[in-house]
Amino acid sequence: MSTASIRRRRKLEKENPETYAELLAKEREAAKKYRQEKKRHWEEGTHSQAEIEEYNAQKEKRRQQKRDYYLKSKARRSRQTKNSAGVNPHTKNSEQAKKRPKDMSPNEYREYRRSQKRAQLAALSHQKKTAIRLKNRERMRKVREATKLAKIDSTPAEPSDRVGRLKQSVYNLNHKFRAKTKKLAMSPMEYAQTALNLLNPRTPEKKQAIRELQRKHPCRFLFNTQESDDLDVEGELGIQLQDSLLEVPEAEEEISKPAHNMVQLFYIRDDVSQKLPHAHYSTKHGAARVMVQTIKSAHQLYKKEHPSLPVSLTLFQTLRPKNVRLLGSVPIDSCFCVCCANVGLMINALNKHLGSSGQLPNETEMLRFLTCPTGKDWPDIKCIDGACVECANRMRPFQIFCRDIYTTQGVRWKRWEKSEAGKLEPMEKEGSIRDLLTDLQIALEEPTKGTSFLQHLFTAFWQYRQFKICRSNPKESTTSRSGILTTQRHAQASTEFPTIKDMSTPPT
DNA sequence: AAATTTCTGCAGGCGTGCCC
DNA sequence: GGGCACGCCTGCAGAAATTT
Repeated sequence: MSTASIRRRRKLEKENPETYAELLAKEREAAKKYRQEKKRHWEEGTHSQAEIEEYNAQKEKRRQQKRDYYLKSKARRSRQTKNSAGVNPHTKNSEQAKKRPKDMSPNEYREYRRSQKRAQLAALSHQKKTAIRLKNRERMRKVREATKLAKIDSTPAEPSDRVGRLKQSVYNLNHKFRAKTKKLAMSPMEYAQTALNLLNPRTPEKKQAIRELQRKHPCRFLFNTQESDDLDVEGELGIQLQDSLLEVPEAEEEISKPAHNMVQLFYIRDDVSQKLPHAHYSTKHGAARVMVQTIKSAHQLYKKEHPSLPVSLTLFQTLRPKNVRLLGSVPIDSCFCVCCANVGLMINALNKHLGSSGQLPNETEMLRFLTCPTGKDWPDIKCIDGACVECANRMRPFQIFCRDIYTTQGVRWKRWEKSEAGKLEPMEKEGSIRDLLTDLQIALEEPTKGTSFLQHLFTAFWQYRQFKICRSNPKESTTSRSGILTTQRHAQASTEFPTIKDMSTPPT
């Protein structure tokens, strides 16, 4: 069927493609404007019950159309699949396909999905399977990147820090995009299409993110935003970006997805994850942390605490910040026993009050901090045992550090203790610096399973050192792992740690 | 066993092209 | 120019498969 209008258009398209393109662009713009106006009108105005019903009916109609289209295209796909896979159409599956999944019983649905998945997978070429896998992986990665970027934007930070992280994130996005397109060997047209798709704001999250980037980009006036009038063009075109321009006003920091932000904040709670003491595990995403419970139990706790902001397990695990490691990913040189955790928590509390007057080292450094200097990597065994008169008073270095804040009140700290139910839980404490130091002294000196904190640290240090030696000699260790390890242990123990046999207490 | 990946179904948003 | 239908892209939930 061909009307005069269509004929005119086809003629124009053929004879004058440029004018036709202009016409399409104009139509596109007008249609967009019309939709926006219609949407705005609906949102702003008040409506009678009849109008609302009509509106909802239209929406429902549209939904139905989509559903029909979906089923139509699915049928088309499945026909192709059956043909290519050589499946007989008069099978149980085809009988089942007539029934809508939502009308199926749970068992039928399970069986239906299984067969569908099998048929579809069987029909796909190897290349197609790989492409789909990569596509999905890329999709999920983008979701995570966008979530992370939104998080970075909404987290208050020092101006210079903020600029640095933002620039880094934008750089990462650009860099990764470039790498992908190169790998996919795109044609110029495909490249352009992909690049434009990135600026195609289909979801509120994307709209928000693009708005943010447009506002901060040095060439943002090219995006034709309403805010371009307020911009300092010289600053934009200049090499230097001013921090103040990159600052987001508080009102615009509004969190588009409260649940997502809540989940990310939940992950970095002390009872969900603990901060790793080693700076070398930190990444651009922040200081490394390790979860102290499984994703599943954390998700259950989250659901219990935030019933108004529900999040599925899938999304919950997707939202895990990159700097939060899983429970099973504790680095080999880290210890998360209660003993170390408590000392670490109290040192952190002290450091908050010490401020710029000098910071205490983290708990893994306590071995050297609390013992006499030896000029080697390890302290003298007398100092570990407390037999050295010079360093027998473990609290002396702390008292020197804290002499100016000794009487400070209202200090808060946490420590892991057994609750009434017998479960280890982080307990909040409050008092003066003096109280905190008393608590710290108990943590340092009170033996846990017969081992003081320093003895425990020393054992961990020794074991990690042995592990490093084994790792650096893989060939030897494969030939006679146990024999060599024993020899090394004896040799080193006799030369370096004469009284190491006294330290035979197993680590906690 | 837990964590992670892969997949499907579904719905919303939007661009596009056609018709009146 | 306004209205409409189609089709694509995307996000999300949930289940199953796979990996750790």
